[in-house]
Amino acid sequence: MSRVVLPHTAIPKYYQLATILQGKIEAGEWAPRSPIPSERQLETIYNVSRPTIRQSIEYLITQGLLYREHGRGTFVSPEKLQKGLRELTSFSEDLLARGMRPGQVIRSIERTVPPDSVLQRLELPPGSPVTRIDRIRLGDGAPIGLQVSYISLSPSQEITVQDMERAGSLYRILEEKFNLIPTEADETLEVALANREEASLLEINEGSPLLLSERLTFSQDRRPVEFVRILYRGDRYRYYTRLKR
Amino acid sequence: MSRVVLPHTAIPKYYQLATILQGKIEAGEWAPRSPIPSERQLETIYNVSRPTIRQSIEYLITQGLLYREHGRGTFVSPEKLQKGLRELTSFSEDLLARGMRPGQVIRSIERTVPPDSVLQRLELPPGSPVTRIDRIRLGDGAPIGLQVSYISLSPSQEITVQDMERAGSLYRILEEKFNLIPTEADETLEVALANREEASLLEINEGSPLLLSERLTFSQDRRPVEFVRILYRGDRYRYYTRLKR
DNA sequence: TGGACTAGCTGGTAATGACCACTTAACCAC
DNA sequence: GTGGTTAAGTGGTCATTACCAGCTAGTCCA
Repeated sequence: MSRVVLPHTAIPKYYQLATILQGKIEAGEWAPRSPIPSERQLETIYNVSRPTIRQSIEYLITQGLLYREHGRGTFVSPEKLQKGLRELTSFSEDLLARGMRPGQVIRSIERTVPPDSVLQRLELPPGSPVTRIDRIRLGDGAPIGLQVSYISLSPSQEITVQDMERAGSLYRILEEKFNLIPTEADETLEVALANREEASLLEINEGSPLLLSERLTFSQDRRPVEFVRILYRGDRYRYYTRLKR
Repeated sequence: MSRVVLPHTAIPKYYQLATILQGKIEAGEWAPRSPIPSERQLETIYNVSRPTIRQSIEYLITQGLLYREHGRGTFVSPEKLQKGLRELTSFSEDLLARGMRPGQVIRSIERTVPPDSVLQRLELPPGSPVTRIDRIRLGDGAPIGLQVSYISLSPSQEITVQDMERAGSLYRILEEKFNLIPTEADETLEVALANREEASLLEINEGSPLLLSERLTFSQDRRPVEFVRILYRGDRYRYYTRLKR
């Protein structure tokens, strides 16, 4: 006989504990900047070993919920810092987090050979076709950005408008359909001025200032999967990030 | 007798091991995307226990040098991703990392009461004086940004032009003189247009596009210590960041 | 009164042992 | 050949035990 499968049914203890602690923090049971019980206390309270406790705490520290001071204790982060690092998110998640209603107009989905500069970034040989998605992004119904994505897929891997409408997010399609999980990305930001076409699509004047974002996204095996260029309306978009060291 | 002091003389094993591994990676001994020895192998090679091995590897993963795949192994990151997360750095460090020669013109250092919006961000009561430093930032000798810092210091804590010239970096002064270690920051970026004064100082035309960065920096105990506003010349500055999830 | 010491907290590092979950490739039966 | 099984490798989780290092408050002595 082989082993019973039951994958994922057993949630790791450290994760369960982290969830409990997170609950107490978010419920306000432990005030910001106040210490949580010491690791030895948590050991007896929850009847788990100290390494497990520490693993939970380290997880919550990376999430930005806690911080440690050697010799003093472990403390709850002030609320402003509890949002965690700037995370790799899709446009939809990003906008939702800002309290805006995301939307999009898909202008085209096609197989095409992109400029060489894009192929180099995607580490593909010259002449390779990729999937190109051209969209207008909406915030609360009004244009907020122009987005062009180049996705490194084989000819047999196809994305349809139906996929996009069903999943709602490109990243969900990549994960569920192709097992490509975006885990890391390089992003640059600079200012640009709207040309006539961009101005028209964004419903602003020609020459208006824009925020230009270029992002190269890597999957779980650290291969580039997507290069995306977004032109944001300067008057409707601010970029937010959290830095740590 | 009390204990012999010798603090810091013993570098942790996991850190020593991490340094060794990092050396091998940077020397090209292990190629990008190729697996490093398994944790059990490293255990015998270096004669340290597996938890310590894992701690070393986890450290190098946060640094962006390695990544793991469950059931397959631990791999060297492709070179492009080895630079690690966007880190909380001073302007000087930032520019050096870009291969430019940083410089500055200190326009003023003074004790003053800043606008209420700044005091709120610094979590100080209305009317509180703070230290304000107004600088022109130079890249390779030419203006690249206008920077105004508001630093939350008590009246007895003074920063002088001499301090600035000696230490070279505000963050070094905060660390060495006041034991305030910047560990985390919130930053927003948006576009702006140069007014007459800004244009003159940056040696550009009025109305030229600028990148506006506003940053609130927190010290090791998660209290706000500095609010800084930087106006970058749009034609000379790109913002770079690394995202993970 | 004031400063040094110290005890008892805190988190930080480390070794040992065990078992689970995932991946791969070799194997074997069909 | 094809397809399922299996074994051996990988990282992932967890308990136990021990000691080190930084911080703080109380104590004790000058």
